[in-house]
Amino acid sequence: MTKEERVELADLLFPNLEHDRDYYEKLYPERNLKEGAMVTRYAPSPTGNVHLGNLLSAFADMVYARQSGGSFFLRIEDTDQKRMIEGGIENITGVLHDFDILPNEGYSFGGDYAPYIQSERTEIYQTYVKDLIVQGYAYPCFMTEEEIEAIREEQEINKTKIGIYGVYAVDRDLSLEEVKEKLANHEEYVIRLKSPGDGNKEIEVIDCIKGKMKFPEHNVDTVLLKKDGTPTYHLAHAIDDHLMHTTHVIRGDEWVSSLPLHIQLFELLGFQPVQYVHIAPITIKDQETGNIRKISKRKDPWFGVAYYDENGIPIEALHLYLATITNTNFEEWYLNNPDKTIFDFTFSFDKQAVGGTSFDEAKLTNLCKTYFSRKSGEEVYEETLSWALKHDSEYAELLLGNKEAMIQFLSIEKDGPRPRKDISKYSEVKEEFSYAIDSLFEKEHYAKNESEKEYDVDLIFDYVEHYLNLDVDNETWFNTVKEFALKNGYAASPKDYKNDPDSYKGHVGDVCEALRVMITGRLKSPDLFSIMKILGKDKVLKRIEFYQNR
RNA sequence: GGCGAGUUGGUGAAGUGGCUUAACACACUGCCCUUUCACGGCAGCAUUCACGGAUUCGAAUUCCGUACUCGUCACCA
Repeated sequence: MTKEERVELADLLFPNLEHDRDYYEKLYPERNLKEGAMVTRYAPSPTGNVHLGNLLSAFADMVYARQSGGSFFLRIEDTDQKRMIEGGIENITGVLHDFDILPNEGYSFGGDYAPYIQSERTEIYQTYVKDLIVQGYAYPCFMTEEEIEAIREEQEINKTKIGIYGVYAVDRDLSLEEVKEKLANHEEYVIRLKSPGDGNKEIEVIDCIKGKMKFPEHNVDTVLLKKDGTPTYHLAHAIDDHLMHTTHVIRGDEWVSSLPLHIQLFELLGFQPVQYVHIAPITIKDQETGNIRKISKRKDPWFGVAYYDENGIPIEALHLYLATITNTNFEEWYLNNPDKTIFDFTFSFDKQAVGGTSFDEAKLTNLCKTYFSRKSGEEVYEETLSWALKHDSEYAELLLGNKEAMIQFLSIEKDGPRPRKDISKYSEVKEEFSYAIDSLFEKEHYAKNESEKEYDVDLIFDYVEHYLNLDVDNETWFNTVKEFALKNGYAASPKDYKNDPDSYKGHVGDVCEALRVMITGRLKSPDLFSIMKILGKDKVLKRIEFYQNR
């Protein structure tokens, strides 16, 4: 086809386009950002639930843009209307809010490069495709699905490269007359790239994480515009990221194999290339096979984003975990800088794992425990309350009704430099502090009693009634317990007992154990004296009665 | 099958030719502290970096081959 014929063809195919390329180039001018500022984007398609992998890449988008003084925007890739799910878009923005991974620009966030949703950009894509046709880099292809299928089967048998290229691209060199004829017959068509690539030549690609990679040049006539006139991912990516002036395309590494295509598209469209950052997927080692396998929603509940909310995993702790898998040196840095936040850390692409990153649940749990240990009792109370309000209204009410005492319980042994680490999730507070709220405690009625032993109720009752003084300090109190223990035939210290077990019934620890079980219903608890202080003598006595009548 | 990538302990991993008798963290085990638990302290936990070969005075680190794992090869993203 001559240039004139291509122009005619382009007009025939796209007669109603309002603008030309230049219009859009001017509409979306270069961003005015300082040197080194990164523009990143999270570009999900509303075809399913958001998972941890999505969150990880959005997190990376956010931190890189933020630390470099750039911009992080949200773009909705809804070009496949068939696969759209209801509420998919709201789900995406909702998750971003819930997890505090907020773009500063984009769909529902506003910005100068709108619309940030691909279904409203069809004209833009078509404008650029029209230009590609004029230049001889794209053409209408009338092949049917059956024809394409047949070619693929043949290619599979012959073990040649699969796809529409070279001799298989039968509509590549149709004459203008032939195209007109097919159009007149109302044959359906797609627009394909007329790839100028040579499969025998190599191109070198640099990825910010993976480094240099070599590929054969792209030479497949990939579909650019689908039958319905909407773009494929590849075309939309090139045009949008060019027009929106993305500097770094951060995405999952399932995309690396289409890199040669994307680079070719940028070239053909005359766009400045972008930097690619392919992040390794989150993987899981299967317990049974030992193989790395795909993450499955059923086997790996933590992969779904709802898991974190339902279990009450603090967002900040999750961020910490995402940061540790984003940069391998983050963990150590944070250990040495416990008072800093993720935004004080300088993330870099070369500290990002090249291979897959396994999800380490124990590590997340540990991060959570540290998180809770650093929060004051009051903070833990407030956060647990807002979690409970959403997930356990019954407990929320109890928390509301026992605010003061609850905060006191949650504050036990929090003061020192080495605070307790006993909670890892909001959902654990109820169980872990079941002794803190009377009605909860009474309801369970020692159901959770971990001890098989029978304790001497009379002994403990005697102690509480006649010796317990809650107005002293911890040390003084403990000395009186020792005295009491000794008076009743128990060693004042475990060491004394160890040295001479025959002269004693037990040691002071056994007395405490009995007291602890009667008061808290469990063998382990935070500092006993603090608990009793908060409860007050009356309640302590009541619990002993409870124990007796249990 | 083609193309691309990965392979270091129970786990996440550091490591870019000598400072590595392989960091750090989590987990686990033991001891200490101790009224329980948690915290904290100390100690233990890969003679070895998938396997084979090559380069080198020297290799987890470079090169080649093999195996395995992952990704991709749609009018899905």
